[in-house]
Amino acid sequence: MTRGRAAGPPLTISDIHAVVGIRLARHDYRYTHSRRRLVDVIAAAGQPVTLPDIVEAAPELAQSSVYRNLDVLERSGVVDRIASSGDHAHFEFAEPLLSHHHHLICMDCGAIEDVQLDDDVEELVDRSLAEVASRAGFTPRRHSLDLHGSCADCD
Amino acid sequence: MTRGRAAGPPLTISDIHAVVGIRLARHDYRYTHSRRRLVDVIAAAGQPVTLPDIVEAAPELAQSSVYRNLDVLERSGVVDRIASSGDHAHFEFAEPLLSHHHHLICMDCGAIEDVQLDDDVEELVDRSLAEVASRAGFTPRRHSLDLHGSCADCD
DNA sequence: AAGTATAATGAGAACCAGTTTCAGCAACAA
DNA sequence: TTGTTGCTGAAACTGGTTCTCATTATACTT
Repeated sequence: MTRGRAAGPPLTISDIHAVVGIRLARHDYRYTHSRRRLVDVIAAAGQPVTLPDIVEAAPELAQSSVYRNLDVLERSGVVDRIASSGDHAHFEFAEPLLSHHHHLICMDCGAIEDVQLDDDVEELVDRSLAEVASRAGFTPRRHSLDLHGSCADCD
Repeated sequence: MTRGRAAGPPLTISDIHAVVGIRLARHDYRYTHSRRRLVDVIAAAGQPVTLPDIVEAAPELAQSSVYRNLDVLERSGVVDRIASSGDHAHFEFAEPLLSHHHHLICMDCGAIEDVQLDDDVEELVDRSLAEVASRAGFTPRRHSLDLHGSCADCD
């Protein structure tokens, strides 16, 4: 389990397209127009998005294609699906397109916001989890640390 | 966000029924036969369970009633619903029926195992999250810290 | 540039976990 | 017991997500 890319200037949309293109190619997927459009929408949002968010921002994208391409992007390590108890799944860029972070999940409206923790906290958590995992014969891939509660709007 | 009940002798099934009865009463719910049966099944499992797990262990329980009663138990603070990327939601006792813990989630077979971290890690995480939350105007209720990877069986 | 193979698209149908309905039943109070 | 209210269960429904398949785009070959 590695830390996300170091904090620094955010990636430009061109950087993102370059990285996505490489990752798709590595999995023998093509970087088509509609996949580029989808990546544009996710990048523009800057926060985890749901399917309705995406088709609202880009109505020319067919719902079935969006779902299929989110799946392709997930398999290629470009996006992560955030498990939520809400109605719609949320999607955002995976590391290292986005630096390592966690989520504030509103239990009332379902909104999800990204937050970052100090590096020393992350390191301690990683070490603790690695220890517990090895004791259980579990091979760790990534951790998720989410805070559930009420967002500023719903409180 | 408080630490779960202190580590110690596990609660007996009678203890559990007593606590559940009180919590249901507090919310004007009755502790019926089928709710007791459901609690028995969750207690016997000792791990987070899905709806198929429950009806397999207790086929006399109707699926609709199980879902309805899991909802009642969740509203009463007796069980937590664990959001997973898998097909079925997982349910387990909430704190303090179960001491504070986290999850090893297998990305291959969907199994979920409970693990505990050292208290100093928990405290640091709580403090970090509280700080980040207050900065965002977010009111925290609980945190979830899960490790995603491959379990011993799938690896 | 034309031809060919293969992958991607989109509209709609299908799927299925979870929820709702509603008529009958169980739990508690007087 | 009688009445009131909540609970149950079988089946129908809902809606987010996935699948189907005929058509179209992409990339490779000659």
